[in-house]
Amino acid sequence: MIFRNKVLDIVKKIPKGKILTYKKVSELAGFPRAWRAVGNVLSKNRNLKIPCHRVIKSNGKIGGFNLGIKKKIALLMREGVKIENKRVIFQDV
DNA sequence: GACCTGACTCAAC
DNA sequence: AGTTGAGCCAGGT
Repeated sequence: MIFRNKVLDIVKKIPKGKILTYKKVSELAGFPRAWRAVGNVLSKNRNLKIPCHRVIKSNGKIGGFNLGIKKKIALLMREGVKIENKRVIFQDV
C-alpha cells in the first residue's frame, strides 16, 4: 500500500458529514508530514470515486477543487456539514 | 534519476 | 488580520 493509495483509501472512508483536513489525512495515512503529497496525489489522481470535497485545509477553508469550491460547499452542507462564510465547520471528534 | 510542481501548513512580518 | 517566506512530501515531467 503506497502513500497515494492510502490517502485515497482514507479519503474514501470519510463518513458522510465528516470532514478531514489534508494534514489529518496525511497523519492517518501514516505520513504526518506528507500533507503536500496528499493534496498533490488527489489533484494528480482526481479520482471522482473519492469525496475529495470532504478534504479541506487546516484553516477550515476549502482547498482548490476541480468541480468548484462553491459546489463542494453546497454538497457538504447537503451532507450535514456546517459551512460558515466559505469556512467548513468541522469538529475534530 | 534529477528537477519542478502542487488541492498544504506553520510561522513570521 | 492579511500577506510572504520557508519547509515538507510524493507524483509528474
